[in-house]
Amino acid sequence: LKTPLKQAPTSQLVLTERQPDCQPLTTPPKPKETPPADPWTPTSNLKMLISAASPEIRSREQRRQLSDSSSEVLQTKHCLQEHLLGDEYEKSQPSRKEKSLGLLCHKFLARYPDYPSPSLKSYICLDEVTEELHVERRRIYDIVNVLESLHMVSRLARNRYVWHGRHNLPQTLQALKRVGEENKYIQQIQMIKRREYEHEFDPDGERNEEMASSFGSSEQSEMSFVELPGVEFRAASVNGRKYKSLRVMSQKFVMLFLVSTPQIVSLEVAAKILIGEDQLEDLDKSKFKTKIRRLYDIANVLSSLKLIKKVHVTEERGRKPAFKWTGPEVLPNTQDIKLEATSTTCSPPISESITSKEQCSKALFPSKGKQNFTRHSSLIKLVKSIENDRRKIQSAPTSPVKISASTYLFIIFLLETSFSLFLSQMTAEEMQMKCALSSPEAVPKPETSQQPALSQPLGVCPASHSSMSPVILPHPQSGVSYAIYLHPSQAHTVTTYSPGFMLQPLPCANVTGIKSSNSKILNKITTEEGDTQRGLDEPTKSLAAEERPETKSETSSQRCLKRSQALPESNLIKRRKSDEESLDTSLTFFPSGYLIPLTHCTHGNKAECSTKEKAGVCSLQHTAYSSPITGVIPMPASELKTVNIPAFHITPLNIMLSPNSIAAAPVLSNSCLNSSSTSSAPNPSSSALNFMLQHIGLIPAGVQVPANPVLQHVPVSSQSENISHSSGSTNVQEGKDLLFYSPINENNFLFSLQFLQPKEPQETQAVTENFFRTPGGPNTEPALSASSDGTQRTSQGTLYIPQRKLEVSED
DNA sequence: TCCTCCCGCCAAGCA
DNA sequence: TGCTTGGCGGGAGGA
Repeated sequence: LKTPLKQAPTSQLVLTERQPDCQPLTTPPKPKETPPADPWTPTSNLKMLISAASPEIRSREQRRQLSDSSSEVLQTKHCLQEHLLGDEYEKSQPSRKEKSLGLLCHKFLARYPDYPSPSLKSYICLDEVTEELHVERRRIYDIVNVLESLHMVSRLARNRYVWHGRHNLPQTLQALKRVGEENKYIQQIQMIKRREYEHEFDPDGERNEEMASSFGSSEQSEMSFVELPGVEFRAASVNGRKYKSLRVMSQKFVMLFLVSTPQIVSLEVAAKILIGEDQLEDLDKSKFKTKIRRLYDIANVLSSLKLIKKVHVTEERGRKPAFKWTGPEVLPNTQDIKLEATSTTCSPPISESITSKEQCSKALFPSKGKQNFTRHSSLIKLVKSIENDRRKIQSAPTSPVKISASTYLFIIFLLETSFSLFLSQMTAEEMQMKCALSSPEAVPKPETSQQPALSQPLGVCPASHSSMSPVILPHPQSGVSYAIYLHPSQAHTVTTYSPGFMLQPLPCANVTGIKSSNSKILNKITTEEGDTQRGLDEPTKSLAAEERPETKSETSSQRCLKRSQALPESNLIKRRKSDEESLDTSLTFFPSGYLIPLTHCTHGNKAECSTKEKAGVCSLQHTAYSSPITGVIPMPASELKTVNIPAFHITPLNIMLSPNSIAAAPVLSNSCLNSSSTSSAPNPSSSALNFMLQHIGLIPAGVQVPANPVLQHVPVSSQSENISHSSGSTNVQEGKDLLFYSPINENNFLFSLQFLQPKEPQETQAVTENFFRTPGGPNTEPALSASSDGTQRTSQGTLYIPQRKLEVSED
């Protein structure tokens, strides 16, 4: 017996079939007709049986519509099963993976162009498709339904659909996003997450009832299919099944991504929301399972469309399947789309700005993804460094101090974000140039108008930058100072300091957080927003901070502030404990910032350190891993475990400044300089510093700013006085250790100086939080506001890293 | 063991 | 009445 040759795995074929340029692929050539069957001998019979078992043969038979022969095939199949051993027969069948809906969808999509010519309508005949793809009709419906939900196809008549491709996608996504917002999906997600969390502690609680009531109380009404003007919806069974249709489910699923930040949706949450809407009373397991099944179906199709990508969200309760939005970013208003839609210069016609960017980007950078980093050698080093550090973290034993690993991830995130921003700037520049060269009208105007601060070519430092004034933040006790490079034109803006802002304990970490307004940035972080507010009663309170000028956390922090102001220093321990309690009951967030350099003067005051080492304080500086290239200090869980510094011990001094006006670097003071200058160890932060300064255009590309005490004797300007005042009332200058820097959005970066302020053994007192901000551009709004008692809050938003550790891993 | 999702039954609805 | 469409859940492959 000859085992039939197994079909080559179709997955690879299909994947290669689907070219990146998304050109329409021709229908695969019809397989050659087989020669007439051999005489009916036992051997030939067997051969025929084997070949008949292959789907290709079967489908061919179907195409020939020989009912008699197909019955023969069935018969022969049956005979085959008898003749062949069970295993061999199974092997002759395509594997489960080869029959997956995702693969089928790939095949399906490969038949049609992404952007079909409007003049040439492509029609889809289901019979043909089922025939050519050798699948059951049922499966095609699954695909078509999802495509219909995105208005990529529309039903024309029985058995007949029209292929629209991606022309309608931007409008559809926009509409879906709007509807999703209207339906308050964010709140629902938050609510579900909160209930999940509560359920952990109250497993016997009447979750379903609560859930049902909460959904019932929301103004959510049963939602129908979101249609687009001009795209007619002609579902076969319109009324009865419409609301359960895969189409509607698919749209809702997409909405969840579009309204979420980050755009990661777990299947569980999606299923609950979808169930919650239509079948409140039947929130049982089987319904849930069914929804999950359908979501997998939808997700497979959306994945084939490259709109989502499967990830895994790891949190305390385990690993959950989730999906991440990888489709085009949906702009908040339709204006941009209309603008883009009028552009006729790109081919295929671009009706979405993101697509136009992608197109131009593709043309500019044929390589994909991170390979773009090859454009900048320092990026390679940095990425390698990140990888190394990441490996260290991953190989470190799991520590109960979860925060440290998460903090590390956060740092890595910020680092990557920073470079993404850098790349995006470069890309924007080059894209414009390239587009201008190829098609002058295609220059994305909105980009330039939106990002004036970034319009300067990177690496080319305007002459005025040479006159930037470093401002020193002295730090006598630790022997560390920080230099802040201020652009003279904007230095005056750093005058908003008020000593009253100074004393700022950290009772609630969202006080110190920053939320990036850039959802793309947030995509990179592995958090689940929403379930972060353990201490808050209402899920809406976990929304962006700007929406709630007065929150519980704020009042609590204000109370703490007053309390701390009233307390003498000897009571700091007490206060810290209360802060700790406050954190325990609410959340532990991490200081946000881009950790550039540690000050390298830990050996500058050995006596102090030896005392502190007993308390496990100083060891952070000694043992923190430092990437030789970047100066990034990852903080592995194991390390922080020994250090034993809870996150709330780190209080940042946050200074929000425009990227074109400020940079920061550590400067060693005399005492520190002496020791550090004798040290042969290279300063790991210098490359990062220079990179950053070049990055934000403060220094020309070739110029290197030494991260050494050259700047330390620069007289403190009036602005810096204000800044150094920030330590006047209390203990800013006693702190040291960390300088954080993070891009907030295109126009703002955040610098935060973090001080670990040892007051007593085992004490790391963090007391200071201060913000300064310069106008970052036309779109920036006041990011900070001072309340009457001197506390400050980020009004722009808060990026909070929840204590609950969440990781997203891609398959 | 659990995740993933194929498979096909069968009912609703249409021509 | 036959066909199309699609909701649904069992159960098996795969990790």
